[in-house]
This record gives sequence, C-alpha cells and structure tokens, in this order.
Amino acid sequence: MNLNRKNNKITQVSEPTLRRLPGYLFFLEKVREEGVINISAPTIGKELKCDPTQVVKDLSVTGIKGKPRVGYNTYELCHALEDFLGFNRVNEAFLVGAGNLGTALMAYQEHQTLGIKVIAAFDVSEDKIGKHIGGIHVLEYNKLFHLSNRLDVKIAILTTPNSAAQDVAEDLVNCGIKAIWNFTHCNLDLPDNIIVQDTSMSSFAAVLLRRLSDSENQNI
Amino acid sequence: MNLNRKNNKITQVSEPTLRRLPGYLFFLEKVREEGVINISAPTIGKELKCDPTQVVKDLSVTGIKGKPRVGYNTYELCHALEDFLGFNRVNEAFLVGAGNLGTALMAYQEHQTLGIKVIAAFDVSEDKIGKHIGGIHVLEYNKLFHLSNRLDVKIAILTTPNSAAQDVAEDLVNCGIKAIWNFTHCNLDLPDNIIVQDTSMSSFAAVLLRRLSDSENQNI
DNA sequence: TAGATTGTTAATCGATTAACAATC
DNA sequence: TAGATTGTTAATCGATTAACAATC
Repeated sequence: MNLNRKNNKITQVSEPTLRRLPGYLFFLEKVREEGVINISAPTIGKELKCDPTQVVKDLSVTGIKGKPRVGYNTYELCHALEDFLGFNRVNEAFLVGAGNLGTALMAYQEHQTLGIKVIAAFDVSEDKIGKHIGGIHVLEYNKLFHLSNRLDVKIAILTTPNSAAQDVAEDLVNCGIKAIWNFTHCNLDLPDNIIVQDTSMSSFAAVLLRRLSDSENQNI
Repeated sequence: MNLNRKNNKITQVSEPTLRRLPGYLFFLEKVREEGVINISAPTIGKELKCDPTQVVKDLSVTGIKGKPRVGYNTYELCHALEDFLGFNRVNEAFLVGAGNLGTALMAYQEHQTLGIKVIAAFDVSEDKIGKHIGGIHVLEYNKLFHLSNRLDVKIAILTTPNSAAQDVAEDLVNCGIKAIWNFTHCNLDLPDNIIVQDTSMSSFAAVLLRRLSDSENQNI
C-alpha cells in the first residue's frame, strides 16, 4: 500500500523517475555490500551522473527520510526501493513465444534480478514445446487457457512474431492478464485498464546509431 | 550527411523522437506491403496512439515533405526513415560476454532488423569459446585487441557480468570503439566522446510493476 | 557552533499539444 | 471551389534544475 500522496491526492510517480529507480537500487546494493552505512545524494549523483536534487526527489517516493549532513541509510533505502518497485515480491509471469528473444529473457531472468519471474512459457511450434529453458517448461499454447484458470498470474511477456501479437494479447487479456510486457513491434489495441509496456530493442539501436553518426558528422 | 539544420545550426534530434522513429518505420513497412501508397499523419497517429502533430513533427526529421490532403508517400518515407536511422547500412558490432543475454541477442539480431550486426563475439569462459551462435563465432577475449586492429568496428554490445563491465568498456575504447550498447547495471565511466546507450531491462520491469500495483490500489 | 545536506518551493528548460495560415 | 492535411509558430504541460530555509 505504497501510495504517494500530495494534498491527500494520489499521484503517480513519473515514468522517468520510475526508470531511474532500479539504477539507484543496484548501486545502493553494491555500496551496502561494501559496508557503506550512510550515503548522501551528492555522492549517489556523482556516481550515477545525475543532479543531486534529482536524486533527492527520486528517492523521496520511497518515503525514506535522509539526515542532513549524513545522508540516507543504505539498508533502509535498499529495502524501501525493493518494496516500492515490487522487486522483493515474486511477480509471476507467463511468457508467450519461446523464440530467440523469449528464450533469452527466460535465461536472463534466472541470473538477473528483473523483479519478474516467468513460471511458464508457451509456444505453438512443435520443436519448442517440451523444452526446458532456464528451468522453465515450454508448454503448448492451448494449455494457457487451462493453466491461467488455476493460477492467478497477472503479468505476461509477449515475444511472439509481430503477426501473432494482437491475437495472443487478446487471449491473454481473456485469461485475466492485467499487464503485458510487449517486445513485438505490434501496436496492441487492448482495453484501457490493461497495462502495456512496449519495449522495442530497435528504439535503443536507433538512438545509438543516430548519436554515433551525429558525432561523426561533427568533425566535418 | 543527414543533418538537421535550423537557422543553419545543427540540432540533434531529441531522444523521445528517435525512440519513436523505428515504430513509424515498422508500421509504414507493414502498410506499404499491404499496397498503401499514401498515408496521412492522423491515420498514422490513430494506429500508433499518438498526436498527429507529433507525427508530423517527428517525420519532418527525415526531410520528406507530405502533401496536404494526401499525406506522405509510404515508399519515400520508409526509405528516408531507414536512411536516417542507419538501418539500411551494415553497422558492424562486437559483442562481449556470450552469456545468456549475449547469446540471445546474437540469435535475435539474425531475424529482427535491429540495424546492428554482430560480427564477432568474445568471452573469457573456456566452454563458450569456439561456439557458433546465430552464425557468429565466439572468440577468446584477448583476440579482441588483434581483431579490432584489422577491422574498423565502432560499435560494441556489452553483456558481461557487472563486475567486468568497466574494465571491458575501457578495453573497448582502447580498441577504437565509439559507441557501447550497455546491458549491464554498471554506470560506465568513459571519455565524453564515447556514446553509451544504457539498456536496463529492470527499468521496464519497474515501470510495469509499479503501474500494475497503482491500478490495483485504485480499486481500494 | 559551523557547515554540509535534506527537502521544499520557485525558475527554467524542453517536449508535447494547440492554433492557424498555406496548400494541394 | 471546398475542405482536409501539412507545416510552422505559439501555448501548455511536465520534468529537471536552481534557490534557500530547515536541520542535524
């Protein structure tokens, strides 16, 4: 029940802030392991290359108070960040489409703290069904409907081909899924109450390639 | 030489715009294949769920002019977007760290137009060296220095463990790498002229999980 | 106590959205 | 011609940064 209130009105934390929070968490976990008890916003900012005021504002969403001249308690802050982000809970997810990216994410989440745990994967391809990837069973797609009845899973990772994305997404919604992490290039058309997190690898490539050619052109 | 000029001054295209461009490209390629010759900004906006003015402004970076009442020529626009993003060139890259995420990305880029082509992968682990993944050789890490002398590769994908990230990144810079696509959680400290594109999967997970718990709390 | 740091409020900056003239 | 759409300029909105009082 970690709501942010301002004048007693619930305010959503902005997306830029949310995206930065895991960065703080990883850094703070590292320094905490190194034995650092307290850390100031300017110190964090220097390491993560962002404004100390930004750090203070971002961290305030956790509700943790810092002490002037001392900073924040690393243990408290790590705990509060994990709690706020939901990284300390087991957020179970289905994954649909056990292709390259799908298997990658399954293998990845075994070792990296993503906050989301894939508990079952689905595919229509015969040669993928039955496989074990990163400790996860790949099941026949049709089993999704049956399994979702028994388990209360709210999150799905969508790594199908673009052509199947919309249909699968609709199936997922019918199965009670509330949030879809969409790795396809398809613009999903779903009810408003469904949370869709689009994640296109190409967007990152685009920014990187463009910045690279910008920097090359500067020298002309 | 695709520079954006305003009052004859070079202006960088903003990151939000750059991130949206691949989305336009994928959508336009799809409709072009379906035989659509011209498309208007409002039509694109409706499909991609964004403001038509935004679409017009975003697309203007390509230099392509639309016709009032008609819209944009899909062929022209696809071509210009590919060119602007560099997706029609072969942007060769090294990949360091052939672990789960590394191998996944190698397999992925075979099938998806990322705009970036991994031509060699490196790892220190004996049991990865010599493997072929997605048509790419995994080489001994030390070979990096030798190979970078012969080839003019400017991009590197960093998928090592966090603990090795900074050292490897420095090696890459010494090998002439100009842009690093960083998948580790390490905050790389490199010269200013090096382009670092941080891509933390956790950031997306954070946004998704938080939005999900926001929506659950709304119903209390 | 002196001074660094927090935390809040105000100023700035940049991106999105709105308004509207130009145009096909 | 009439009207939809482009493209530019202005207004708005939201996030970042600066200023500063409170505090340990």
